[in-house]
Amino acid sequence: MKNSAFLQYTKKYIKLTTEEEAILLSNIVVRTYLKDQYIVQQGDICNSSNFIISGCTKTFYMGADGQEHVVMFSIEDWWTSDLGSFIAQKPADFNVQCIENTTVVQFTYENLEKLYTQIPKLERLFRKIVERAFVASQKRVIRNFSLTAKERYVIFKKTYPKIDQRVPQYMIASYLGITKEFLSKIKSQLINEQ
Amino acid sequence: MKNSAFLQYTKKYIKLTTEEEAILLSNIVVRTYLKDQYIVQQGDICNSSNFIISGCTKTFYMGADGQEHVVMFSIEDWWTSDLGSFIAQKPADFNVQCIENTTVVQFTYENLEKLYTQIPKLERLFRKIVERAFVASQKRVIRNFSLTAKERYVIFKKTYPKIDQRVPQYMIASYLGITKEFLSKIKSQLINEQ
DNA sequence: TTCATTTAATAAACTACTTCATTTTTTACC
DNA sequence: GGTAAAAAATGAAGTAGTTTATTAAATGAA
Repeated sequence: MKNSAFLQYTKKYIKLTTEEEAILLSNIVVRTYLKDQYIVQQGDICNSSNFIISGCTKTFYMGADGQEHVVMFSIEDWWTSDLGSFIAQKPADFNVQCIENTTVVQFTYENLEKLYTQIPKLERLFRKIVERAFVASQKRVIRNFSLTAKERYVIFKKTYPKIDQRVPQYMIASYLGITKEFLSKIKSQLINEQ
Repeated sequence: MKNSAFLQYTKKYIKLTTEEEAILLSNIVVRTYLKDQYIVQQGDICNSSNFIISGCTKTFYMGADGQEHVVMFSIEDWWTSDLGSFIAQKPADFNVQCIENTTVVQFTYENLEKLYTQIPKLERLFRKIVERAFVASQKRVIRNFSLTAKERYVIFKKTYPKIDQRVPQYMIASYLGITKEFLSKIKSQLINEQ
């Protein structure tokens, strides 16, 4: 069952009765996107919150200058969406694009609102998930200010070794907030230091 | 009643019965800190989530190099805490210090956990609050990457005019991720452009 | 009002990172 | 397995932002 990874994940935060679990499952959809397909497109209203079963996505913002700025990567057991667009039902600032074929458990806005009233425990689940995401984002702001690009890359590699291996280097450069050329230079420096 | 600003704030997100309101009020404390006092100190376990009634705080991280990095400012109707420390009850990464005499409505960790079970609606309140905070933080990451320091300062001034007026310039420079000297240069550029 | 302390302004020398142009390596597909 | 296309490496010249040092202005306490 493709759902099982998701149910197991929820159990880390809340306990559901068999009945609640059934309601939950009847309000989600498992969907597979192909590599390069978009789950969310800048300008559209983001209608889904997505839990990744398998695959990998990048969330990025297309700047006025035509440059892609990667906000985050998401892999198995992570969430992806444009939360700002989703909660306010306003046009999305970000794109979410699949870097690999990607299977997700999908909540629509309507279903999730309905679920919050039917299973109030879900409020807790999502509160905790977003709390963690916020803490991670705040720490990233600090890292970007207080560390050099090289230090940030070393931390990135250590923290997300799986992503470092799966994602093209130019996207990692964008995530780190530097050019692909400079990341290339950093890598050669790191090799020479060994 | 000093609480009233807080109760009014909650009404934007959830409706409470008179009874629930009473329970809520009996589990919070109104406390005043003097200018320069700390609400949270790096290394301590952060035991409070604070809603600001009046005053102004800065949240900052003291880098290994001894440099202060301002993560955020908080004024009336905003929240402040080290959320990562608070939710995990681990030592804080950040300091929260008052820039002015500051009065807060304070939730301790224990009281808030208790309140979540007594008034499940509060899960929704805090879910929504954190959702917004996360969205704001993510947008900040993007702004830091895709805009120049000058553009960031102009946006800051427009978005938070009250803070720009109340907070010393060197702290704003730190918030923007630049040196105070460079912010000074930016300001004189902006003046000359008029 | 005065003096001490903090904050802001200015300017020259420096560096982390960018831009642009070219070459090499890897990936993908008929 | 060969070839086109995408990704990565390399290097030289340029720039946004830093560092260091000095001066000026604002704040605050006695």
